[in-house]
Formats: sequence, C-alpha cells, structure tokens
Amino acid sequence: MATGRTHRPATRSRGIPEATVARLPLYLRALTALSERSVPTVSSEELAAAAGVNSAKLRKDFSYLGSYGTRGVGYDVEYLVYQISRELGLTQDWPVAIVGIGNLGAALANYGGFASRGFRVAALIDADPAMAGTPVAGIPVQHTDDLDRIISDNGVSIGVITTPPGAAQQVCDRLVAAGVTSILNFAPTVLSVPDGVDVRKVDLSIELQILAFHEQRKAGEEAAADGTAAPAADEPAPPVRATPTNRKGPEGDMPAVMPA
Amino acid sequence: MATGRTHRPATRSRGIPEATVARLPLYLRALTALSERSVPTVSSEELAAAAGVNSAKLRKDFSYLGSYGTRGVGYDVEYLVYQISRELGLTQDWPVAIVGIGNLGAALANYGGFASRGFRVAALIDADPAMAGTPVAGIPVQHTDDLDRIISDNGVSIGVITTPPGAAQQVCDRLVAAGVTSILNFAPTVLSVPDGVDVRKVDLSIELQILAFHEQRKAGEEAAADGTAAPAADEPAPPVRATPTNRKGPEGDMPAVMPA
DNA sequence: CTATCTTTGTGCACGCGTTCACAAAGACAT
DNA sequence: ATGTCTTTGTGAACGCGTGCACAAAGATAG
Repeated sequence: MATGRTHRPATRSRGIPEATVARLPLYLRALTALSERSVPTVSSEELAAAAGVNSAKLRKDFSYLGSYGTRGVGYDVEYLVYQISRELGLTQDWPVAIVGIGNLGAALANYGGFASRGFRVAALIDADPAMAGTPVAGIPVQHTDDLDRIISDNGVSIGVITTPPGAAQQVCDRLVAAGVTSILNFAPTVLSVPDGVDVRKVDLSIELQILAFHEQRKAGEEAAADGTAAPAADEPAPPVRATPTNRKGPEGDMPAVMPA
Repeated sequence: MATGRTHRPATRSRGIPEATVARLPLYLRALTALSERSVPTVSSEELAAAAGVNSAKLRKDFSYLGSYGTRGVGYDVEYLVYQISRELGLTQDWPVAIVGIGNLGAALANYGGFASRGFRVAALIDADPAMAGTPVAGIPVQHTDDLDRIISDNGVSIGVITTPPGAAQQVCDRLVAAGVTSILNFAPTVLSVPDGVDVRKVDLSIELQILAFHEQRKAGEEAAADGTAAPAADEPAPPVRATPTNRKGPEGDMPAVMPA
C-alpha cells in the first residue's frame, strides 16, 4: 500500500490520531455498503469484520469522533456515514488536477472511484504539446504552461502527480507555487515540499519489493521446515566485508547493477 | 500510499522490523541513483537526505542487516545495493500475473518500473472473452478460465488484482487456490485470505480521503487564525444524538448518502 | 606510533498505537 | 420498577518505532 505522510511530524490533528484517520475511509466504505442494503444499525463487531479490523480498535477509533453508538444496540448506519463523511471533509467538493497524462494518468482520469465521494477531476495537465486539446475521459488535456492559471481558476488544492520520475519534483514545485497544499504522488521519487503541504505516495515498485521480501522469507522457512539446507541467500551476514579496495559479494562476483 | 499488510500480525521476519523492510526499497532506489553516477561511498547523512528519512533511523535500519558501513567513511554503494537487493529477494526472478485488464491493469502492464528489479509480467488475465488473445504491452491477454493453469505453468507466486471490486474476492480465492501467496490489491475491497498469504493494498480513494481530511483541517486552522468564526463542520460533536427514531445530522437534514 | 577527526552502531528513553478486559449505559422483557 | 442481557466506551498495560546522544571504530595525518 502507499504509505507515509511526509513532513508535519505526526501531529495529532484535532486529537484524532493519524492511524485512525487512515482507517476512517475503510469504515466509511463498509458503512456505505450497509446503507445501500438498508441496514439500520450495526455492531462494532460486525462492522469491524467488514472493514477487516479488530472491534476494539474500531470502537476506540470512533470514540475519537464522539459517542455515536448506543450501548446494547450498536451504531446507526446513516448517522455514522454522515459523521465520518463530515469528519473526512467529504461533504464538500474537492477539485483535483492530474498532471502527467500517460497510461497511468489516463487510467486514473477514467477511474470511477474518483468522481464519487466529493472528488472531481477538474483538470488534466501534460507537458506534451501534441496532447493539448485531446479529450481523455471526456476532459480536454491542457498544457503545462498554463498550470498556474488552471490551478487558480479551478480552486484546486489537491494535485495528483503521474509524470515520469524526472519531472515529478519540478511539477510538484509548480503545483505548490500555484497553491496546491496536498499532493498524491505516483512517481517513484522522494518529493520535498515546504511545511504545510501534505504528500502521500503510491509506489507500485515499493509494494512489490515488500511482497518479494516476505515471499522469499516464506520460501526460506518452507525449505528449512523440509529439512533442506537453507539457501545461501538466507544466511547471516558474511564475515567478508567489502572495502573500497575489495568490492565483491560474499559469494564471489558482484552481479550487474540493476536498473531503476 | 498503499498501506497495511493483512494477517500475519506484525511478526518480525528474521529480526527485521516491518517498518525497516518498508524503507529498504527507498534506500535501494537512492543507492541505485548514486551507483549510476559512479559514487563509490556515501555517508548515512547523505543517503538519508536522498531517501527523505532521518539519518539515525537509516543507520538503525542498516544495523538490522549487519555491519555494512565503515566508520569515518560511510557505506560502500555497490556493496550495499547488492546486500539490500539480496535481502529483499530481488536477486531472483519474480513472475507476476495481473488479473483484470481494464484501464488500470493495462497501465500497470505498460509500466516500466515493473520489468526492472526482477519483476516480470508473466501473464495478463481477464474475464472478458472478447479480450482473449489481444496483446497488451506485447503480452496476449488470457481468459480467466485458464487462471489455474496459467499460474502453475509460470510459477507465479505474486498476483496483482485490478478487477472491479465485485470480482476481487473471487479472483483472490482462485489465485490463492492456484498457489499465489502474495497479492497486491488495487480493488477497493477488503480481501480475506488464509494464513500464510500476504496482501497489500493500493487504494487511491483512501489516499485522497486522507488528504481531504488534512486539507479540511488546514482550511479550518487558517480560518481560525484569521479570527473568522470556525466553520460548523469543525466544531466538536453535537449534543444532539441520533437514535433510530431521530435520524438527523446536527445541522438539520441529513445529506443524501454518497455512492461508493 | 600517537593524536585527531569523522562517521558508524547502539543503548536508552519517549510516544504512539494496539489490545485486553471491564464498568457503565441503555434496551428489553417481565 | 426491577432485573437481565447486550454492546459500547475507555482505563491500563504492553510493544513497536523513533530519535537522541554518545562511545567505539577506523581513517588519516604528522
């Protein structure tokens, strides 16, 4: 999953822990599903199961919002949907701009989950002049030169970056200069932003690498359980240390450096 | 960011904390960039800056892998690239299957970051018979009916789900039954999997909602700093409680329920 | 060989997040 | 009205992650 806000060192926003905020959308989704099935009330146990979390955690999370439950009964679904929506700021309209209309940018523009919940794709921006005017998902692509004006005119405060990594920081700087204060970054780059600007990153490559780590570990454990000798790759750090004059891996030659 | 592993409750894998594992890909990326510029060594301070983290944290992270640095000098870039790659399991080939070739699935198939770093798109799978045979990113799409065989034949252990939410759990079950033990889920659904299977989720909608929360909060603080009266949406929980017979928001009528 | 200087590796303390376990609160039946 | 039963809300304990601050290690110069 994409993780980690940058800057603003874990300040509790209005007393609501960051971890709780990250789970509210999950609860909201489960509650919306219940609401569509016209379920009037739900217990913490049921809702927690639907959201895939511990029921105690869910109750504690809700306790930060206020006392919205009824003991012996549970939570009123409609009321809770409204309260969480309000808390997350989804009762207002959020115009969003997507910068970098390649495969991913176009896919996001077409993504249905965007339009619902108060988020509206207000503008698509790309650096390629040939794309200017071409409609993507029914919205004409505009050129980067007009970025500043586009952001201002539409009152965009949330920007989505889907550019190649090399362009990400520059685009980010321009977005921030134009007034954007929240950025969702899909480019595999560490963005640096001034205080007061929130950045969240979604990084496919990182997610896969984390999965690979656990996958390798599972394979190693399995082999150990089979009584097979553990693979060399799973052994502790080798005694041979690399020095500037001795650059070799423990098992001989160093493999070719992998591309980014 | 996509966040949160499901199941397997925070077990320290071979002594390496989960939080550290999640940062290793970040370090690896920064190190690879240095390697391409032929930088021989790097200090924890420099590398930490490039990766966007605290230098003490970076040193502690590396200490879990072993003592790979040289006091007074820093870390050997090439050696560290190799060690982290090995630790993450990137020295081997990981065939990946993408299920659900819509806008997003196609975008991922075309994504360059996939191919590098040992991950290889081994198969594209979709439920639409009309798509079968159509090449996407140079790889012919295969039908869901053959999912089991495709996974087995290619030795796929990592699956990527980019289906509509309604199909995600079913696809997940089939993947797991076929032998997949790691899943990257882009569908906005809580997947339930048996023990031993890792799930990571990437959820655009959740990321946006978290950003909206902080955005709303920033707007509220700003207004308060201006001496303006705080907006009603930012005030503490209202005294009026909703009961099954009194379903109203604190400010009057309940807004229409939002779509999922 | 000794002294100095740089940078790592880590002991320690602190704070956040999670979980347990239970008292309090309300619904509901009698 | 009283008692029972269900479910919430939360106090308290625990564990993980973070960051400070410093001792130990090694490089480098004289």
